[in-house]
Amino acid sequence: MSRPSNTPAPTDFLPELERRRLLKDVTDRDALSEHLKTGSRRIYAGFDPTADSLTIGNLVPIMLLAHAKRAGHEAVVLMGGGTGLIGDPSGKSEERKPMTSETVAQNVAAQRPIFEMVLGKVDGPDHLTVNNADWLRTLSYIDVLRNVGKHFSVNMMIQKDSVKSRLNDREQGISYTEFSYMILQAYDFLHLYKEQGVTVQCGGSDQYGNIVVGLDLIKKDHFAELEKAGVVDFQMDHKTRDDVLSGVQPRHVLGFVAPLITKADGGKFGKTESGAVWLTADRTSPYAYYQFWLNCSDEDVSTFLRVFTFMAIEDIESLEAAHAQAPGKRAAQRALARAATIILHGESEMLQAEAAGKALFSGAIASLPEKTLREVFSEVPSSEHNMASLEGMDLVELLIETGLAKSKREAREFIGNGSVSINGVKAAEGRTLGSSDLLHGSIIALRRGKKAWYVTRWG
RNA sequence: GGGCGAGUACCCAAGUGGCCAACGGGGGCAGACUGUAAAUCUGCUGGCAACGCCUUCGGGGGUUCGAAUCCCUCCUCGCCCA
Repeated sequence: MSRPSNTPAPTDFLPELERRRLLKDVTDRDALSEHLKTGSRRIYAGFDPTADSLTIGNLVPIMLLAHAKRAGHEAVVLMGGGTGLIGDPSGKSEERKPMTSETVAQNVAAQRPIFEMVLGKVDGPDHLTVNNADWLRTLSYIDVLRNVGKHFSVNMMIQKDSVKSRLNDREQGISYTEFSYMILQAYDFLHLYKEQGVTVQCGGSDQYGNIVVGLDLIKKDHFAELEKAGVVDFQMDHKTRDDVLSGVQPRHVLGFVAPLITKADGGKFGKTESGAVWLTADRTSPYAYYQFWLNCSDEDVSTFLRVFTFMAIEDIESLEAAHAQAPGKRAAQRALARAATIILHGESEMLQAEAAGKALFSGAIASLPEKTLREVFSEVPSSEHNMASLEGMDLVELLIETGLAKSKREAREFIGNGSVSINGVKAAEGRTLGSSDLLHGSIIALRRGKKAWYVTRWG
């Protein structure tokens, strides 16, 4: 499925995004369509290094970039190594503690492979990755205030939703540091526009405000330069000024955003029992990732197929028809889980995750050959134990050691509820363990509830 | 810098001297039902050697037989004034 990098003529992929429910707002729809049709463009989205991984929420802008790339444009990944030191107040209800620059740098490094994994597999021009620490860290405060800050009206800034909500929040407030964030992000766009020829920014809908501010800054900066060059005059009235701007300055600096992905039941998208769903295998295994998609609700699956896979719309529609016929089979969820896992982790990881799921949920663990068992349990948390302590060990103790229960009280409750099983067999109250419980001489598999597996290895 | 107000468990939020491990709601976990779903119902939701004991109500100190509740002080946040 690889095509040479000298791809066919770039196309306007906005209709495709719309079909996929991935387009919420565009700063100038007609201009952007025209812009995309008439050349290969550089399109960027920014990512905050708030953690050493990204979550599936971040997958949305990555998919936007992927669609851009498939349409023959150059995707630019902006890593916020500089802005990460400040903190984006958008969508945040409270002030964040600043991260050290070491942490930010580590996070940036840790996030990089995610983009390679997803975008690297997509057909189209190679994508670029840049880090705004490279230009933000060396900025002089005075220069910024003079050259950039002058273009920002505080009156405008406090009207932005991201800031306004915090200004109105009696509990939280906002620091000057976070208040300034939008200036830095706008500066990023200006920098990328001037230095790298980037003309389009995209992101999640929470970024719309920041994107517009960036466009505004580019426009004002451009005007300031024209003025310096004597092309226009500061005294010029507004009407003339606007005419000059629309004639000379590029109308082709644009932005668009995807809608916020929500679940039909109103719950937060991307959360599971065990927390957020991450995009790196060390935090969310391919198995867990596959399971997440498999478990999505009937109401959500058709949106998710459109947003998180590249599957053709017609194929999605026929899956929907099949699913409507026999919802219990969850054909749509299975297809989603497969496709989404391949996009992130690749096909062989997906197949392994799928096989593991089959084995774990059938519960028929004890009969599996040792090799299969080891493969399946490679996806499951495990720990090493001393064989000497096995004989007569209280199950309650082991549940706590393995973290399956938080306290003895809770452990007893689980066992009493019949929610704990050993090697797939339900455990009774007062159960103790012994060598007869060992599978293949060294493994005891615990399960709490339907999904929480844990492997203990004895030696 | 000054005045006022707020800080309770994962979140929201009662409680203003003993009846408080702390009402209620949300969330979470487990069970039943199911499709590894949704909805619904049930139980649990500080810990332990458990009819009792220990640690908790922003931090520290004090008053009292006894404090989440009263006093002092510090911290954080908000509102108003400068």
